[in-house]
Amino acid sequence: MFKIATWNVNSLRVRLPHVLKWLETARPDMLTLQETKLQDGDFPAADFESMGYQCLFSGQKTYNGVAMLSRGAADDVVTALPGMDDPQKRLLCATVDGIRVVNVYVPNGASVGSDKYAYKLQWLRNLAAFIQAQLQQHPRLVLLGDFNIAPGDEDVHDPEQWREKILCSTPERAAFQALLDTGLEDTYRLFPREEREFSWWDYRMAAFRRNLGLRIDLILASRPLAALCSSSTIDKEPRRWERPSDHTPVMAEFDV
DNA sequence: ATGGTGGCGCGGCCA
Repeated sequence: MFKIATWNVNSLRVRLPHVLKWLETARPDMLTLQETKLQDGDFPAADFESMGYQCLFSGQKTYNGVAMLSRGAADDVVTALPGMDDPQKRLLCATVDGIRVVNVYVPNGASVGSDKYAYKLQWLRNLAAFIQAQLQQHPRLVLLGDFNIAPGDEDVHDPEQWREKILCSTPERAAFQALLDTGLEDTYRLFPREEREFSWWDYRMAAFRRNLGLRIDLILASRPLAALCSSSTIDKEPRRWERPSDHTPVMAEFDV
């Protein structure tokens, strides 16, 4: 069994107690983090190591920053997305327990048509090329993180309100489909769902209390690995804690 | 209503 999770923590400095508390009960084999907002010298590796997790991190001050915590050793680490001449720390890739894991913090995109939106689409094109190449060498691959895209209307609390807005626009969804077309499955959609679930709720407008959310934190698996996926879930509990991240953890289990 | 809340860091940007 391999249990993997992802969580955009929106500052690991603020959220460290939340992450430690969550790890104690969820006990995944790997947790990937986004928006750590920490320089590498400030990463709290000792706190995780005392719980039995090894740490990889690629950080920067104030913005972005990604990390991977794993029980097993990590090999063949990649921290830069090929094709992007980019100081933004948004990707971290390593092999753990024979599984190629790609942790991403996809650019938000600000608003449709903005410069940041163009950067987001460019970043996603380069990501698809990177994943396509990685799949040639690694049949067992997981691509997970904060995608800043709700794949379909069923991932949105109010699709009409969000129609062609950032996180939901047709070009973003096409870029997401291009990622799937490299040979990946959205593990959440491998299982029947009775009602909509979300992984992110805006801090404003009491969005969490009113469940006005989007499902933008995703775990994608290559087809050989998707065939071994036994569950894919969203844990809303940490979003209820005091001073929470605006995202909550999502996780998947594989019978490997 | 281009609002609102939160993190960083101390004015304004980013989400």
